[in-house]
Amino acid sequence: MVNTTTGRDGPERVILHVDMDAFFASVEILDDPSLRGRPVVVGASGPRGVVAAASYEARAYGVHSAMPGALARRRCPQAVFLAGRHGRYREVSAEVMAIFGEVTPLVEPLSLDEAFLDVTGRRRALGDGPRIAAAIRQRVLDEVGLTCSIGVAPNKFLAKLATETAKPTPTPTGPVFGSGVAVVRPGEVRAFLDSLEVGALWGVGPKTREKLRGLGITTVRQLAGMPQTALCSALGEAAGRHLSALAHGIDDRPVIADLEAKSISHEVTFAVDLVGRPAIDVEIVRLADAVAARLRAGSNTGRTVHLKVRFADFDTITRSRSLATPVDDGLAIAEIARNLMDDADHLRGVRLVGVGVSGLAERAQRSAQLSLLDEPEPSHLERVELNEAIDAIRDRFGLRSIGPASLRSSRSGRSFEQGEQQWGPGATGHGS
DNA sequence: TCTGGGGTCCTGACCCTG
DNA sequence: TCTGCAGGGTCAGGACCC
Repeated sequence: MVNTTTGRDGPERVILHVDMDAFFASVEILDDPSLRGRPVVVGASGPRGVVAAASYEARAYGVHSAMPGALARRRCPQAVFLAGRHGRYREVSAEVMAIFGEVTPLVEPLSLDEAFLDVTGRRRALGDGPRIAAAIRQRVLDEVGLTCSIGVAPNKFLAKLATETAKPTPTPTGPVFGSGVAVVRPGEVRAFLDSLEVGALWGVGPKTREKLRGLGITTVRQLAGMPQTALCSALGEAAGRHLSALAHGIDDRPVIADLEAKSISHEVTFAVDLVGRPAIDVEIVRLADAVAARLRAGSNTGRTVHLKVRFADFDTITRSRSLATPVDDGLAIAEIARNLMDDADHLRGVRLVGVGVSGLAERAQRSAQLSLLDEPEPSHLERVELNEAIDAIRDRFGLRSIGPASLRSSRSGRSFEQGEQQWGPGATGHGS
């Protein structure tokens, strides 16, 4: 039985999923009109870069996000390749999100270029879902100068799927737009889902698709006919229940504004594999410093430190350690990450290093923090004061104005300078 | 083709505790 | 005191998403 309502007894919800069209590439074209009509690829810089976003002109040549840069250049050598300006994308994203916020307070950003909006309570004032969607689309075009696609449905999952059908069609001469708004009405859910392959479902990637194929399931229609117990035994309890619900169009997740992050991490892939601890340790200090700065900027601390290492053969390991006392200090995080690195065989050549923290909690006021220590050690007090000073200097003079002394003379195979990675601190998501 | 960066969630193994 | 068991926390890794 199909249940497309949200709350088991609640009214029919109206959820919008808004997705900017080829966001990063579109921002570049907006700022440089000479790029209009040309294939534009953002990202794919450096020997190991991948595509972050491609304009519809580039997509017509088979270029898409996450594609290795070398392949993108082969497929579309005439494309304009740009490194990307994440700060600018954040600015434009803020303008777009502000428009959403004027429509409804229930806005849940998924990334810089995507968000869910719950407009259930706005229908009396603004009209039905499709009308609200069309109005948002027009405002984004008029006020920001960019196009977006919008899915309208009774829940998040269906709205997101609907957006895909609203997307422009890529051609060598540019995107061919439809209405830009696709609607899945409650009575149309079954027919809509039956037309899809299982890979369209949220949570079905290559591995799960392969497992399902082993069960003889390639379409959502077939999935819906499969008993949930059989799915659970094949895919695990959580995934089985999740996919069974989605196959029936059921998704009760609410739209949540102000979702809090659960972890903060930074990682870097080196242009040339690193060999030897000194070079690796320098990168760990750099990454830990960036993570700590973001923790403090958000008045957070973290209780578990994570280290990620990818070796030359692409084998990837993760190590973590939970602490009795949460940290927000770069040197402390670096020390733990370096200890975790002791386990790893760095002589294999290291392609990527990542440092992160999870178990985030709001940092207590400094006075309260210090009062917890019976007799705070001088070195601890000095570190707290030092971090405050560093943050103040960076606020005023920029990220690279000050940093750990061990980074001053470092020269490694890093792809990017700190703070100018393609997708620097705070970055999430791709252009679509 | 040769695979980025920043996240979330889930599972299973292992250990500790009551 | 010993044993078995259940539950919870930690850790490592897989899969997935944008």
